Amino acid sequence: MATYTRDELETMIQEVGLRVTDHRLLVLGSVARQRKPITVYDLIETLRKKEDIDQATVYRNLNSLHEMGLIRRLDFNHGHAHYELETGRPSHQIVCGKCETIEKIEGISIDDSIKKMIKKSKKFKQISTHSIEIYGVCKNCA
Amino acid sequence: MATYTRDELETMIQEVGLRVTDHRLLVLGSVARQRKPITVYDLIETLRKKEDIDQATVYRNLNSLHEMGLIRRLDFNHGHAHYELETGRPSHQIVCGKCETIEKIEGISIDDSIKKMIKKSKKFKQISTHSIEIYGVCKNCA
DNA sequence: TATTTTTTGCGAAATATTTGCAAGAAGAAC
DNA sequence: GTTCTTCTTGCAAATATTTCGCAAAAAATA
Repeated sequence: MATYTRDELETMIQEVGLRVTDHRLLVLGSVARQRKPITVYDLIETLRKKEDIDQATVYRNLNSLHEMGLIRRLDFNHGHAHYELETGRPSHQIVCGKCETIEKIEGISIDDSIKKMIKKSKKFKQISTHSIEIYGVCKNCA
Repeated sequence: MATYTRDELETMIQEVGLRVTDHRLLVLGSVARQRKPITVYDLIETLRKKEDIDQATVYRNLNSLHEMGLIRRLDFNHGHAHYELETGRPSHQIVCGKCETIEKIEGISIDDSIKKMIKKSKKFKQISTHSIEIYGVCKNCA
């Protein structure tokens, strides 16, 4: 989605109280750079082209970054997680139920409906941000 | 969600062109009976109290029933799938990002926004139904 | 620089799901 | 009902994804 300088990434990591390490910078920077949510598998592939980094390290960094709210985790029913930068803005995508096509849809807000849902909820008072996955069948598979 | 007679379940299965077997009836009936999406693990537990059924059989039936559109698969970022009956009506739930609490929210439509999103999409012409997972932190975890 | 805490690599383990294969059951045709 | 074909099942083993234990290395702090 966006490219950040090393300094900017460092600041992001410091602000949430995590230690700044080369590997953590790499993981965050790489997730931030994608236009679409990236799978852990692809992320590891991508990172390994440049750096020697263990898969456990990638998983651990994804978890810590997610826990501290810097990245967002999405599933899409594919049996493996996808990650994207947490922008604070909701994220909407349409997902093909047959192949693994994902399309990000921007510019349409459902914030009002979300507010209504939270009002209806008994277990949630508020949510920070939300993401929506709409499942369908893409043109190719149809 | 709802209880169906054996005959009704049989008809549902026949209409999508799958063979009617005791195990398939059990799986579909059990998924249909839940008020909330059920995990495969819980489903197997539940079924095994009454019947001798192999986990592979449960997985294969869930897959075939899902493929034929009788049940819906949901992930919630928990690392394992949940299933619910495919009603043709959209399904909305709020999910806690810390624990595994799920709350179904009924009665709020976002169909208009979904339509707008599909209009914006390049890869999808239409979708049959959709499900939305909103992530937040529940009162307990907050 | 010394100290404390976090992170990393490595291999192994845990979890979730799928698969190959032979035997058994369902549906269709006779 | 019998026969034939195709689908389904059980079982065990394989895959895929993610996590964990532990010792060594690096980051933040004093």
